[in-house]
Amino acid sequence: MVKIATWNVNSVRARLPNVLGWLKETAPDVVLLQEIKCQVETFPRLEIEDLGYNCAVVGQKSYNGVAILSRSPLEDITERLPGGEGDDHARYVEAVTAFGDLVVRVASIYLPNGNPVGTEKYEYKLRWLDRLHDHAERLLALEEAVVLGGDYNVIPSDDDVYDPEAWIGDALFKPESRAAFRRVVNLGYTEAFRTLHPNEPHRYTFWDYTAGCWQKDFGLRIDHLLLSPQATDRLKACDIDKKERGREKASDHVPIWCELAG
DNA sequence: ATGACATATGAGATATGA
Repeated sequence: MVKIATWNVNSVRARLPNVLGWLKETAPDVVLLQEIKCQVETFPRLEIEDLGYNCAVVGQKSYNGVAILSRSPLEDITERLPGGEGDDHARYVEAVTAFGDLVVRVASIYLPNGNPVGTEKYEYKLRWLDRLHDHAERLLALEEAVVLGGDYNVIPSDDDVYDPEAWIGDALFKPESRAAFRRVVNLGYTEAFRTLHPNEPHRYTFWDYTAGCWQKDFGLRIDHLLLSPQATDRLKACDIDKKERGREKASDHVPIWCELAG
C-alpha cells in the first residue's frame, strides 16, 4: 500500500517538530506540503532527508511555498502551474515517483485564498482554478495515476462547513469558486475523501486559530485529494489526521491522506 | 467591517491568512 498525504503546515520551520513527529508516527510514502513559508535555501532538507525522504521544494520568502516529499526518487519535476503570465507565487509543484508497479504523478497545490471578493485577489483565484482545470485536463490525457493534492481553499458543499450561512459571500464558498472546483473534478477526477465517506458531513481539515473555533469544532473541509481514474482504480482508504490539530503549536490545517494499492 | 490568533520580517508595525 502506498500512502500519499497532503498538509498545509503554515510554516515548515515553525512546525518542524510537529512535521517530523507526524512523519515518524504515520510513515507516509509521499507528502505534499503547502505554506512552507520559506525559500529553498532555508527549507529543513537535512532533517527531512534523515527520515528517508527525497524533497522537491518550490520556495518563496515569507509567503506560500510548496514541497513534495517521497521515499522514492522524484522525477520530471514541474515548478509552476502552466499558463500564468507573471504569476511568481510558489503555489504548485508536480513530480513523478514510483513504488513497485505503481508510477504516480503527484502535485502539491496551494490555491489562492481569494478574499476579499470583488478585488484582484478573487479574480486571481478564479483564473488559477481555470489554469488548474486546463492542466488537469492535459494530465488526464497521459492516462497515468495522478494525485492532485493540497489546500484548494474551496468548501465544496454545505456539509463541509460548520455554518453555511456564515460563509455566504466568502471566496472559499462563493458559487463561482465551488463551480470552478467542480469543473476540475468533473473532468474525471475522484475527490477521495467524499467518495469514500459519502455520509460523513462535518469532517474538517481546517479550524481557525481565533475565536475558539477548534474547541467548538467550527471547521472547514478545504484540503482535498483529486485522483485520476488510474489512481482511483487503486484507492483503498482516505482519512483525516484530526488529532494533529490538538497538538502544541499546531498548524490550523491537519493532514489528509489516501492509500493506493501497489 | 473588524478583530480574534498565528506567522514572517526585522526590530515596530504591517502584510497575510480563511
